[in-house]
Amino acid sequence: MLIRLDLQSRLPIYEQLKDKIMELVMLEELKAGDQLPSVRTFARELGVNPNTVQKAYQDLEREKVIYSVAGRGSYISSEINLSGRLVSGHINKIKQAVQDAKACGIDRAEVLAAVDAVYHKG
Amino acid sequence: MLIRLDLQSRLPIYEQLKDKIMELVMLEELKAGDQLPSVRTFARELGVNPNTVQKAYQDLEREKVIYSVAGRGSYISSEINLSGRLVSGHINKIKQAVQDAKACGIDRAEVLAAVDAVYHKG
DNA sequence: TTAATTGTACTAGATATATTAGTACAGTCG
DNA sequence: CGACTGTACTAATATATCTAGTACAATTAA
Repeated sequence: MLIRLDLQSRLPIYEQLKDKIMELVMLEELKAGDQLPSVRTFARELGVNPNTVQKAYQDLEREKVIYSVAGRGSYISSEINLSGRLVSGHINKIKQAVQDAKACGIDRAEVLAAVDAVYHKG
Repeated sequence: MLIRLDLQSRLPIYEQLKDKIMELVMLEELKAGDQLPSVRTFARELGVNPNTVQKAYQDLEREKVIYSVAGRGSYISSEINLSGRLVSGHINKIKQAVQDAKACGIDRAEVLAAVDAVYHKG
């Protein structure tokens, strides 16, 4: 799994890891039933402590994104609608950012230009 | 000054304070030459430590948003184009959020709908 | 001049969170 | 059995944030 973490970020590593996994699920690079690396393997791969990976897995399991079986491993969950929740999360972040911008007097056109800049080039 | 801080936020208090002041400048509720509350007064008003306000003021001065004179007080700077920088800051935040959303497969239409939701209602 | 206020610069301690390190135990599988 | 898995701990460390307190020079007004 090709995942890059920013160890300097204000966002905790386990949060970044959660986000990355969620993203891979959304992109269908990880599908229901797919096995995730073991906490120890993944930690070695990422250069962090196993506990950090474990924390990410624990959170994701509580959020029903993955499920874990002792002795077997951790797998992408199939039951729930992941995309719905993830989409709304991202949409909410966008709304918050737009809200702040609007509060500062930035007009709609400028925001739309920014959106298109992302969708056309980046 | 009516400023509300979220003491539980992951964002440091001094960062929140900086953002709020920047916002007031943008909205022209604070104009060039206006005096800010003293670090001690402001701290009392906000219910935080004077050092926290000082840190915000220090940062803002380094960023040329305000200037301070020992014995007199702190004032909104007039020299530079504040709006330009602030706008680009907000636009960048929006771009980042949109970038993440796009990476998760959220399409342009959905993002535009979110933007309009803010500009029409909120 | 004097007193009060201002910004500034420190040090020290408290607190919270994230991360690392290490151990231990039980379940699974070949 | 042996090697792997997840899980659950405890402890230590690092870092950032915030608080608390002191001190000093500049400014202003009485």
